[in-house]
Amino acid sequence: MDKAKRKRLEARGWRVGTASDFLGLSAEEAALVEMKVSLSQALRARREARGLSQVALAKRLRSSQSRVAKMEAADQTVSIDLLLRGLVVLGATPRDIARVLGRDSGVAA
Amino acid sequence: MDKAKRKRLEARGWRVGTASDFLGLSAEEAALVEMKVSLSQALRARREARGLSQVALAKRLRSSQSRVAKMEAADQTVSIDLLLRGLVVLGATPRDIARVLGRDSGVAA
DNA sequence: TGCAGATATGTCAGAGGTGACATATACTGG
DNA sequence: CCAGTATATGTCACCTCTGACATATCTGCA
Repeated sequence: MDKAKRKRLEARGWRVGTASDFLGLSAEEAALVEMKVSLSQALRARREARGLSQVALAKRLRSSQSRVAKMEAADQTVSIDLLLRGLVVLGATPRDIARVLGRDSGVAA
Repeated sequence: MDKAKRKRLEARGWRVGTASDFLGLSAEEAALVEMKVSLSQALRARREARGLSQVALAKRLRSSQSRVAKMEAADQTVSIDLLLRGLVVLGATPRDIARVLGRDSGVAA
């Protein structure tokens, strides 16, 4: 990782470091991050499947393009609540969301 | 509903009224409320299954008994994020949570 | 009855998430 | 090349959620 990127990440509250530092993530934090990543991936997939731009989705959510981008990036400043609202606006039912959470996000724990 | 209760509810942001007013709940709002109720029920079930008091759970969550009570009541002031944190602290995995969301909460939509 | 433990409800100051804006980067057709 | 469209990133004022406290209700027990 280059120094500029590392600095940006740290400025946003991420702890950046070696693999053992990452293991410092408690099991609880890891589970929450895993869910957040799964939901953000599902959001992007649903939006693209409908041929909507981030601007179009933002409009339906009464939000902004930049927030949608952060949602899909599972940004630190985005809550799981907001991701769920996004999915629901795209037509996802609670069962659809359950399916998303039941699947593996592909991100190593 | 007596007037005092109605006033308290309205002060907290609930729209109180006739059945047709309730039908004004959009499908999106309904889906989110359904998930919230499912999660709050699962939280209480898990806590009780472990023989923990609300005070004991609050301690693990670094929160307070009153907030835990509101979580289990699916109070308006409680986010889904917080419910998920509670479940995870009680040992629920993302898959456990998926199972909870996949089930019917028993609350009419 | 009175006490102790558990849960419910109301309130509020402070922490953290949100929408909006500015700006940057990337891709595409002309 | 460049204009147009889509997405990414940084920042900030505003508003919601949160923890904590006070208090109320309920149950079981001595």
